[in-house]
Amino acid sequence: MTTASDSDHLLDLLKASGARITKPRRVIVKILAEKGDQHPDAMDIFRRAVKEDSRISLPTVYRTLKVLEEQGAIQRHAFSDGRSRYEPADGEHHDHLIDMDTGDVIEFHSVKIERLQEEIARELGYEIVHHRLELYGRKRKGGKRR
Amino acid sequence: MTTASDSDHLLDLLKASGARITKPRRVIVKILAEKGDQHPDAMDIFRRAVKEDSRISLPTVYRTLKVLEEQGAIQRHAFSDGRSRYEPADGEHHDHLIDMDTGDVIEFHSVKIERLQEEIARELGYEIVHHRLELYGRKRKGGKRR
DNA sequence: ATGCAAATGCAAATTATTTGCAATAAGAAG
DNA sequence: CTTCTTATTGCAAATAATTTGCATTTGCAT
Repeated sequence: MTTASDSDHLLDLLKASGARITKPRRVIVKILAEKGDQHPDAMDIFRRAVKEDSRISLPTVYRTLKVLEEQGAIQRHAFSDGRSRYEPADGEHHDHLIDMDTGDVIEFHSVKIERLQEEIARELGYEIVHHRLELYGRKRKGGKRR
Repeated sequence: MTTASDSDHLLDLLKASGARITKPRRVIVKILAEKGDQHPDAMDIFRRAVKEDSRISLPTVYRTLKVLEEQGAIQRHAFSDGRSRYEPADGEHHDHLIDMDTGDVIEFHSVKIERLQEEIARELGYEIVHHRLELYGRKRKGGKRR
């Protein structure tokens, strides 16, 4: 229950928004649903998409990503490396730990931190709509190389 | 003890790194040290700089910002709006709460959250080098409109 | 005052992403 | 299954933010 179903779910969301299910979209959505190389950027997706259907264009990738994002089907992240990275929105929120050496992105979630955030915002007179927490670090002693 | 001294401090950091104190740098650093419109982006700085010395160029602004950042004299932030925003590094770290309606940036700092972050990273086998925490929210009930 | 490397300004190059537009294809209707 | 309408696509060109090549200028150690 990975590729097929996740992919279908994204397609359903697309369809629900009145969008047409085109071949390029099918390919892009399939790539997004794939496990493995998580958090790909537009170019990553484009490169993989071209392998499946050589006539897919970069603009279409961007346009599809935008539609999916508007539908809340995927999340766009702007880490401090310029381009945007995407990932299917699993519903449950999580934050990221970025490995500064390898670029790997590890997901985590902490209710405690979340609570503290709410508290801080409240003290400042605000209500949090969403947040972004990214930890940038390196593997600890004893195997840090590369 | 605002403009003058802060500006001088940034200049000192520059000088310490072996950089030359040029007129453009003096102007840019002065702008960065100014209180008021905090977190300006490169273009903001450029526009203000031109008023003081009409021959300053945008590339110089970018180059100076880069040097200052490498020296740890300023912090570059990439909020989810595309361009980078800068602010002098006060030494003490803080996070941001962005007002989604006005775009205002409020600074805060929580040792508790910081601790939890370290803890989480440690559990994942990492050591945090730096982090980014941004809360996006709106003013609470009773005056929230725009 | 002098000389040279560092820094500047300008124009052009990059990178990531978006847009105009004519051609194509999804999918509702018959 | 054919037809029709319109969303979607691909391509090229446009943007926006930031960077770079290079000849010229300028800080500053001597």
